[in-house]
Amino acid sequence: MRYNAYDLILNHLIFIILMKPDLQHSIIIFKALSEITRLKIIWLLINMDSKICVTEIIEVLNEPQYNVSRHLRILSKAGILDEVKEGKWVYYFIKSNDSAFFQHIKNAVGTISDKDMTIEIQRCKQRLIAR
Amino acid sequence: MRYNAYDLILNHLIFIILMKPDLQHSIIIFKALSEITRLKIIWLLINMDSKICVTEIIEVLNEPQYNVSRHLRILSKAGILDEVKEGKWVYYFIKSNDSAFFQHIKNAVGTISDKDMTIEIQRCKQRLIAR
DNA sequence: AAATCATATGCATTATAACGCATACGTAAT
DNA sequence: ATTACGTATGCGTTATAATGCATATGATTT
Repeated sequence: MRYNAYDLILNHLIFIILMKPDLQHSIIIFKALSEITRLKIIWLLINMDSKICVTEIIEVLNEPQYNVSRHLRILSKAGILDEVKEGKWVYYFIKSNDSAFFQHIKNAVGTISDKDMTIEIQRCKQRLIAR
Repeated sequence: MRYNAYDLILNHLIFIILMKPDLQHSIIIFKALSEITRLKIIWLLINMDSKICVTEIIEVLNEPQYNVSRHLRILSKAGILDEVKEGKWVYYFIKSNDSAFFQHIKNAVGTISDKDMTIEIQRCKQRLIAR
């Protein structure tokens, strides 16, 4: 069977509508976002650069390496982040996820104020220039 | 009605807070939603009836009274729910909140599947008829 | 091959959250 | 005034999550 453009778009829309997370998965996502370091990481990925590696987060957030690493793992396991290895660096980025649930969550995080992030923003800018 | 300087500053602060939550407040909301009983309560308020009292939730969720009461308190303190006393009943409902953040969160919760709520939906329907 | 850098993880400790029970408080009915 | 009903909360216990440290793994450089 062949699909035309209309079918493909329709199927995609149906897919988005049908992708309804269950309660347990929603809880995992809410829990992942309810910790300051993890929420700051997501904030940075949404507002500063779409792809950050562990060392950069350590510097920007001034958090111990093992904590950053573990928080990234939690975000990955929750399906929020994805990772890609480049040489000795591991870059993390927000996983592309078409579900309506995830879109709304991303929108929500996008509205969070930057008032508690001034130092982090500054450090992040410097770090990005130094790349 | 006339406003004095204090009111104006207060309103402005409330406006800012409402429009752009800071990280801490966002975390409180995410944390409030990352527990099964609390998320079920919100789910019911969004999908079944906009106003539910404690006894009804106890029956529908089959949870002990003291737990329901405490979870409702947490949701209230997070600014998600508001309450109104009617006789000996206390009704809880989703607080009207114009912030973009909260709108997105409500939209997200609205997309959560009902597949883990079949028994609760049934019990809730019966309860609502019996009102 | 050894040293260095980036990242991950096991284990013990500490902090936070949820639960169960008992009980208190407020309102309405008798 | 007493009883019954609906709701809230203090306190101790249990469960879950976050942290710190040490160390392991994997890749790059020398």
